[in-house]
Amino acid sequence: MSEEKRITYQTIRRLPGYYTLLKRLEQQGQQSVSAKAIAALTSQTEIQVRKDLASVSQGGKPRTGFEVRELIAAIGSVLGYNNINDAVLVGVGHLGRALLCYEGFDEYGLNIVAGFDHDPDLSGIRVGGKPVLPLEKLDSFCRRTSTHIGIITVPAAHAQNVCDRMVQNGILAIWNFAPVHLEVPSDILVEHENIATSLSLLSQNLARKMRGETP
Amino acid sequence: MSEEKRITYQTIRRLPGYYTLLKRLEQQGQQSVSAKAIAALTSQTEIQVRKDLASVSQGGKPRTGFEVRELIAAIGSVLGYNNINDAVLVGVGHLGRALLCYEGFDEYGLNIVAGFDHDPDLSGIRVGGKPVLPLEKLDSFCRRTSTHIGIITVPAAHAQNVCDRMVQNGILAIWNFAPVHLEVPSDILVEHENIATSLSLLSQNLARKMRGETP
DNA sequence: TAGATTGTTAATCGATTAACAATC
DNA sequence: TAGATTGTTAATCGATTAACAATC
Repeated sequence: MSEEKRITYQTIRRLPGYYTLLKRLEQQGQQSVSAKAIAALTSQTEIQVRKDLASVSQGGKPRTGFEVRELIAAIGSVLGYNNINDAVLVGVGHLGRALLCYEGFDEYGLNIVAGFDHDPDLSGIRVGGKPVLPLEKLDSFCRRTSTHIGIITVPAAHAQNVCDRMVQNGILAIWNFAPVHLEVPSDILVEHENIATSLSLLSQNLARKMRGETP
Repeated sequence: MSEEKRITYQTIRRLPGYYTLLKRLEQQGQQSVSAKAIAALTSQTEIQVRKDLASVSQGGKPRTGFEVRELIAAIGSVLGYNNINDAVLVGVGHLGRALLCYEGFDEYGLNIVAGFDHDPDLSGIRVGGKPVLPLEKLDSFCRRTSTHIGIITVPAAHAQNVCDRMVQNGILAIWNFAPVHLEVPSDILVEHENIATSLSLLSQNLARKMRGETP
């Protein structure tokens, strides 16, 4: 029934932004919204928004626009927010703690089930309601539970090692916060969250601005 | 003397990755490196790397490749890592703390000078060696010191308010971690760090993989 | 010299923008 | 009906890939 539309990489990058906005509009009781309005609220062009929505939605209605709830469901379905995925996190430092405590992940279909750290002082405690286990238990834990996502928040020097162990024990997708490139088999997904990248874009643009150049 | 080469947005996004790698190679005592080697260590194509490096470097030498130190200096200069920028951070929750404690920012030219929070229990304490001040002092602090970068780690509901105050007090570039779109004057830079975006890319790809589709 | 590697120019690919027809 | 809005097809733009000449 529903056509298999090809959704481009760039569109997928923008969808979470629309999703966040639509959720807010829904809460405010708004029932429908036009591409023009979404564009204004996300600083994009109207045409861009229309094209993006066309690739996920069942369609809007001339004059009234798109149904907010339908859009939320459609984007959520494309982005996989509906089927919750379990994840393990390795490296319970500051960043690891922040992620363990973050409450918004369920909304995006992510459920961190446990944290791991090689510091024995940490094992046994709970952070954000999640148990922290010794690193030795990572392997058996991954195998026993059907966990497919691994989050790496260890220092750069240990990241590849942790990554290898995850892959050996059935992890299929890795969210890497360590500032290092990971080598993985070609069928394993890696999403590198590089805090330095966006910072670089910012400071590079700022420097250019200070010099009085045009963007 | 040095030609003003136009560096594309996509190239700038990849430069931090090369930079991290080159720093490691430098530490290991390596003096020169070929585009081919960099490509292998960052999972990119050789041509891509060559093109990227061509837009920042003084040039490499056939047979030997590029000088590691020269590349580091060139990329650092383009990305603005050399001139340190002061920044203020608002919202000393888990994520705010993690950023205040992160030691690697100097390397990227960022220096967080203080954190701000509206919780009176936090004011006066130090996090990561940085003072935490009451939110009321944000305005005067920004004016007094010549701070141009603002980091927002408050809940979504307060982000626009904090943003407005920053802009009013001379902040030129904003690094936003709150999951909300910020409205700013056109001359203010905003870099939106959306943790949900990369997570979405990951889970979307994972879901597709589970269904046995090709990427 | 021969060969590896750079750097540049041309070809392809993908994404954005523009134009316009369809529709409530 | 008139007008706002969607959706699609074509044109433009930018980035990647390929091909090949230049050089140490």
